[in-house]
Amino acid sequence: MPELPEVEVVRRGLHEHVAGRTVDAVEVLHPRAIRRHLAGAADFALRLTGQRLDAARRRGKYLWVDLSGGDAMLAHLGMSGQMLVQPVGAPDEKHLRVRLRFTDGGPELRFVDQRTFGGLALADLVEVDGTRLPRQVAHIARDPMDPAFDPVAAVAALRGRRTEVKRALLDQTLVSGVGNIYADEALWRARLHGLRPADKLTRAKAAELLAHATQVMYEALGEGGTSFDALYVNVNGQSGYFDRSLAVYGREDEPCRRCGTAIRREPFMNRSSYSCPRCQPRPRG
DNA sequence: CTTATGACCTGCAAGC
DNA sequence: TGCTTGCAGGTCATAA
Repeated sequence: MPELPEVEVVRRGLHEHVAGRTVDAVEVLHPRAIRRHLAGAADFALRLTGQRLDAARRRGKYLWVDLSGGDAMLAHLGMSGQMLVQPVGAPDEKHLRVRLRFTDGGPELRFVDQRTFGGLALADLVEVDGTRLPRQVAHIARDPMDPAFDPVAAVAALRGRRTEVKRALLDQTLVSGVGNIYADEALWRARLHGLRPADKLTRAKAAELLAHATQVMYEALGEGGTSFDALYVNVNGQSGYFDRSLAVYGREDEPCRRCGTAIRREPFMNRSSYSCPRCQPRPRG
C-alpha cells in the first residue's frame, strides 16, 4: 500500500486496534519477512513476546509501534504488505508471513505480504533532529504531514539535486512519503513533466509542486487511500476510494480532466509515468 | 560525495 | 488451453 496516505490509514488502524495490548506469542511463517531483523526470526519472536504495544507512529512510508520495553517494532509494507487485524481462528491468508497473538485472547495482528518486499524488525530508537526514530528510519526525511516539516528546506533539497524532478520527488531522503502515484498526480497539478531538471525549477515552482504533493496526499487520506484491488486495504481489509479521483495515474488513453487530451504512459525506472502531453510538455532534449 | 541501474519476489492480464 | 511477456502503490546494494 504503500504510499504515505495508505500507510497512514494502516497506522491509524494499528493505533485503534492493537495499542495497549500485550503480545502473547509471535509466529514467523516466512523468514524473508524478518530479513531486516538481523538477529533472526527466533530473536524477533523472543524479544517481542511479553511486550505491550504502545503508540503507532509513522514517517513517510515507514511505520512503527512503540514497545513497553523501550524499543519499537518497525514495519515497511513494501509493494504488497498488509497489516490485518483478524479474529483468532480465521483462516490463514495465502501470504501470511507473521502472526502476533495477544494475552487478552482478542483479534490477532497479521502481516501479510504477497511479494515479500516489505517486512518487520525490532529497532532501537535514536534521536534525530529532536525526534525519536527507529535506527533504520534515521536517514528518511520528514514527510509533509509531519508537524515539524520544513517546506523551505524541502524545496531547497529538491532543487539541490542534479536529476529529473520526478526522481527527486521520489527520493525519500529529500521528502518522504511520495511514491509513483502521488508523484504523477502532483506533477500533473503543477503542470510539470517529470523529466524536467529539478535544479532548473524556480523556488516558487518547486514550492508549488510540493504543495500539490501535500494536498493530493491529504485528499487521498480523506478517501481512505488509493486501491485498485484487494492488495491495498486497511487493517479491517477495506479499500480506499481515492482511485476515482486520480487525474493521470493508471489513466492511459483516457482524457485529461483539464484539457481532454489523451493521457500518455511512458516507461520510467522499470515502471510507468502518466502525464498529459498538452498540460505537461516534455522538456527539450 | 552523487546519481543511475538492476535485484529482490509473486501473481495477474494480455497476447500469441 | 497453455505458454511467454510485461507489469505492479518500494527500497536497497552496487557501479560509475
